[in-house]
This record gives sequence, C-alpha cells and structure tokens, in this order.
Amino acid sequence: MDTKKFTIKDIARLAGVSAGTVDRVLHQRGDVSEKSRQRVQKVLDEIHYQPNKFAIALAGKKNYRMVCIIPQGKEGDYWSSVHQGIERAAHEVRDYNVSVECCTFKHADEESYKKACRQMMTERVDAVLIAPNFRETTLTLTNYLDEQGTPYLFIDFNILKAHPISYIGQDSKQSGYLAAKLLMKEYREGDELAFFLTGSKDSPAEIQMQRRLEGFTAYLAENHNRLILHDIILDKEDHHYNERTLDDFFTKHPDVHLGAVFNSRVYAVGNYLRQHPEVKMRGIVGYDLLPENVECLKQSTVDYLIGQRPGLQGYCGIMTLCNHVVFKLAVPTISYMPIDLLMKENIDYYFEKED
Amino acid sequence: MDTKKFTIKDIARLAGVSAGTVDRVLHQRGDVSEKSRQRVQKVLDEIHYQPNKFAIALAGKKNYRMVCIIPQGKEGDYWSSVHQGIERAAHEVRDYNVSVECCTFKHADEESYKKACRQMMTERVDAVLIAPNFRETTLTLTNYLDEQGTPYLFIDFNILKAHPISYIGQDSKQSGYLAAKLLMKEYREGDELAFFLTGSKDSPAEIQMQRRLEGFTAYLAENHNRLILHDIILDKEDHHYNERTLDDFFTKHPDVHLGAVFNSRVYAVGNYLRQHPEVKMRGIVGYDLLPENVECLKQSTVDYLIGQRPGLQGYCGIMTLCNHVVFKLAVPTISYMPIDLLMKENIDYYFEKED
DNA sequence: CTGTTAGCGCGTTCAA
DNA sequence: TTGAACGCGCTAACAG
Repeated sequence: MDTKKFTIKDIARLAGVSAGTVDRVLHQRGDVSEKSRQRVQKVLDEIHYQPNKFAIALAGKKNYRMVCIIPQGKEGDYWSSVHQGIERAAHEVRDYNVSVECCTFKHADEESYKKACRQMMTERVDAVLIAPNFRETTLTLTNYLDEQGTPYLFIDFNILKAHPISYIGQDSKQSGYLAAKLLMKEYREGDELAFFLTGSKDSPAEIQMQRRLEGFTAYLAENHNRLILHDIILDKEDHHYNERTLDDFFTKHPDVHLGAVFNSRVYAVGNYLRQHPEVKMRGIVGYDLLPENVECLKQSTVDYLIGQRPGLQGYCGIMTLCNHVVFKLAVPTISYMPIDLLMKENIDYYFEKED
Repeated sequence: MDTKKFTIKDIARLAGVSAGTVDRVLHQRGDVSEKSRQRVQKVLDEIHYQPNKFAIALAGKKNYRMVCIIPQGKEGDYWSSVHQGIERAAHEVRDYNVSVECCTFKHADEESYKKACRQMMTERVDAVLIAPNFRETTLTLTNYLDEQGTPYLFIDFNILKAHPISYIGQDSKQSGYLAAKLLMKEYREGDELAFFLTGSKDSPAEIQMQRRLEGFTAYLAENHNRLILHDIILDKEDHHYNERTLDDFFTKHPDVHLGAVFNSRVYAVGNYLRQHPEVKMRGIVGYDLLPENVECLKQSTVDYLIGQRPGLQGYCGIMTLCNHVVFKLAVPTISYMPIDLLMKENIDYYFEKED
C-alpha cells in the first residue's frame, strides 16, 4: 500500500550529511551550502519521504489557541450539534498542542454577539471560527482580525466583504429548491401549499431561511406557477397561540395538503398534526435533525427532513483552521456540505460522522 | 475545551513515585506494591489523564500487518471507491506502524477468490478485511483465522456462521424498500414497472441485489399490489444485445414508465434513454455513484441514485481493525452505512468523506 | 555553513 | 518492587 518508511536519518545517510542539514533543506531554513542542498534534494527526489506526523507534533513546542464564536445550543439542537463537532475536532488536535475554546452568545441577540466579538479583540488568539450573526458587528471584528493577520473562518453563513480563509456551509438556496421538488411530488390537482414561518422572519439571524424560501419558490415558479400559497406565522415559544393559529388556518383552508418549514422547528407543525388526525396533510418538509423532528419523521407526521451536517461543519471548521495555521496547508476557500435527504426509511441509518 | 494536559511525569510527581511505576499501574503490568498502586490511582481519579497518542505511537515498536481481500476495481467504480477509502485509512494509520495491503481478486471468479483466501493462510497477518464473495471458500478462510485467533471483519456483505469482529455495510433490504417508495412517488394510474436485471442474477456475488429486490417488492406488496411488473435481463458487456432488448421491450410495453436497477449499472438504461428520447420514462432509480450513473442523474435520464458509501466502508473497515488490534478498543459488532439519497439537485454537493 | 545535542511524552529495558 | 536511562523521529539551539 505504501513504500518503505524513510526517516530523516535515512536521508542524511543517503546524502552523506547530517540530520540537521536535512531538516534545514526540508524547511528551507537556509544556512546550507548549495552543494549539500543538492545532494539532499537528489535523495528527496528519489524516495517518497513522508515525515512522521507524530514526531513532528511531539517535537513542536508551539501552542495554538483557537476560539469559536457560536450561538449557545440547547440539548440536541442545531448549535449543539455544531458544538459537538467542534469538540470532536478539538479532541483530535489536542495532542498537536492546539487548544479550542467556545465563546458562545445568545442567538439573535445583538448585545450578546457584540460582547463575544469584542472579547476576541482583547485576547491573543491564533485563529477564530465564527458563526456570523450580525453583519456590521461581524465586519468590525473581521476588520480587526485582518489587521492583526489572524485567520478566521465562517461556518453556516457567509458574510461577503469579509476575508475568511474559508467558508463552510450549505447552499441554502439549492436546498430550498430540492425541498420544493421533493414536496411537490406529493402534489395533486387542487392542492394548496403552506409556509410555516416564524415571527422573526426578518431577523438578521434568519437569512438562511430566506435563502431556502428563495430556492423553494424558484422551483415553484418553474414548475407550479399557479399554486396557491399561504404564509402562517407561528411563534417560537407560545404553543397555545400556535395551536389556535393552526386550528384557525386549517379550518379556513381545507385544500392545504402540503407544507414547508424553513427553520428547525417543523416539529411544531408535526406535533400539531399528530394531535389533530382530522387534518389530512400529504406532505411536510422541514430542516435539521433535532430529536423532535426525527420523531415526527418516524411517526410520519413529517415526510422529509433536510440535513446540513452541523456537526461536520464544526468539525471541518476546526480542522480547516488547523490545516491552515498549524500544518500550513492550502485549504479550500469554500466547502459546501452535502444536502442530506432523510425520510422515515433511512433516518435510522443516518449518522453524520466518518469513523 | 479541555483541561490542562497531564503527562506521566506530572502524575509521578503528584503521586510521589517514578514515571515507570505510573506506567505499570496504567497498563496493569504488575510488579507494583499495593501502596504505590493506590497513590497513583488516587491521582488518576482526580485528574483526567489523557495520554499523548503521538508519544505512544512513537515509542511503540510493534508492527502490524493488515490485509484486505477485495475485488479488483476499475477506475471510478464501486470497488475502486472502497479501495480509496482503504488507502485513506492506511495513510492515516501509517505512523502507528500499521501497514495495509490489498489482495485483490476478480469479482465473481471463484478460483481467483480462492487463491486470495489461500494466500492469507500462508502468511503472517495481524488482521484481515474481507469483502466476501463465495460462501464456502470464505468459511474455509474464516475457520482458519478463528483457529489462529486472527481477527477479521466483513464489509459490504455479511456471512453468517462466521465470526467477524464487525460487519460494515448497508441494510440492502431497507434500501430497496426506500428505492420503491421514492420511485412510486412518480406512479400514475396505469403505469407499469420494469426491473432491469443482469444475467448473473443468481451469482453468489449478487446477493445484495436480491436483498434490494426483496425490499423493493415488499414495499410494492404493501402499497401497490396490483402493479404490473416486468423483468428485463441485460448483459454486462454486450451493448448491442442490450440495445435490441430494450428496443424490443419498450415497443412492446408502452405503459412502462418506471424502472429500477439493483446493481451499479443503471447507466446502461440511462444511456439508452438518452439515445431514445421517444421512450418516455417518468422515473428510474439505481444504485451507486459511478461517474456514468452520476452523469445520467445530471442529464435527468436517471432520477434517483442510492449511495452506500463504499469509501467509508473501506475506511471504517481499516479503522475498526486498528481500533481492535492496535488500540484494543471495543468496536461495534455491526455498522450500517447511511442510505444516501441522491438526485440531480444534491449530487453536486455530495461527498463521501469527512475532511 | 554544519554536525552535535537536548528535549517532546511515552514504553521498555536494566540495574539496583 | 522501583527508579533511571534509553530510544522512537523530529525540531531547534548550540558549538564548532
């Protein structure tokens, strides 16, 4: 599978120099005569030298500190998955002398976000992972980081005008488009469609939602341009309000058999439907594999869930920062996550990670 | 994210003993007085000691040899993906002094398979990864390995009566069930359905195919029990024969608008349909992301592809063997791969790997 | 310019 | 039973 393992000593011996000299040419650290350099280079060209990563890490005395600015998550939700991915990566790179901290803020709370960002500007940090929340505040931070030469990276959402070393997230518009295509497979003549939205529709934190909606309506425009659409605004917390709203809505619109939810809270609709078997929906699509959503999928009150690998986003985020900062490797400017399609039949086999 | 890093020396100092003693209690290597043991244990209980993996690997002098018995792959196909995953894992564990070799055989060729298996019985091997092909031959090998105490693991297909430390693969029946559910979303009154099969239908190598078919028909039985079904037998190689067969079939059966292929060769049907736009199919489902299949998906001559992460199977296979043999960790008895659902709209974002 | 040397954290001798 | 000493492969500081 791979060839013999060569060590620095091997190379030194083959080139007739000392290990120190080999190390110097390997790292272009200068102070090497042209003659020695060539002799070493010749050996290097002939064999396929792969340094022992472990020895490198062990010998390296540098310490790196990375900080993540991400929303606080609650048990099982989207951000807690991101957090888990970060933890997993942190664990993996720990022996490389990389420490990872999370500086969490309250989602969609500007003051809280500002505070987290400000903190980054007072401490020594080697790299920052940001799940951006408010545009202007983010730019203040990234401008500062740009000046300092501190690399940073966005996950989940990309802020233009900033200069992250990488962006990791899903193509939201495309995922909306796909959501529509899936859902409309259930369409039958006369069906109407409902978008279940959340009050904070225009909150800066909900731009993803907008993108998904864009993609969704793009599909409708191409394929079902006469479809009757309804917007239902639900509340994030107030179940009673939602109950009344949905009661009211479904009574008034008996032809609505399809529904879409563009944030993580499709379970609100799913749970309602479970309580109200008299409401006959033919298709509901939602996002993210919160335990509540998965439960709805299994109970068939939700038909499709679209996953965006939050854990992988966190994991890749940290790994990308490491590759850039610690290993000085080239990193992709943008990494789109897969658009995972989950149904009752494959949810049990789904897992996010690799090993 | 994690607490201070403790080294063996730290523990030794805290417990008032030497590093050697700490090592002895850590590895239960005996020759430690009860008093020393307790003092060390006390420190261990108080701190969260995580040994430096790199130092362990570096200090370890053991060499491990793992061998993979897998079918020969051709550029881009299923087995070449498995092979890639194995290579990736091999690269990762290389510095742990683990070498990985592949002993390939010709798929569905019993002699070739036997030869590969026999080779395992003559050489010193620390662990074996097997993609089983013929039942009896496999059992001969596994019996031998059982006797030797050499751990082995199956990927792709599980042979009962053997005692692998783990099986890694997809739930084929369930994936067939899901394939049916997806495809039947395209069903319209009067549609007939075609199964495009391959000559070697009852080859031992094609049992997976049978399972998928089982799952598929199970769904039909539950939901569409009056559907008219057709079997079309295509040839693996002979394009002309297939062309004629399909011409003939579609002429005779104009109501067939749905099709399923249970091996990797849905492209044969997809390519035919591209050449024959007069044949109007509404839905085709197939397996595996061969480049040809992906191309069909993008061209919309195939509507759904089901992925089973061949690369991940290879990767996890090696990693599992390592965890068991090298790191002596408990490993899962069975790892089902996700049943990935790919359509034109999400194929571009699909990738198998993690980082 | 170059070879030598001292660790990095751990496993493994080998005396004591 | 224990501590000290060595080496894994590599980096970096130091002496020549």
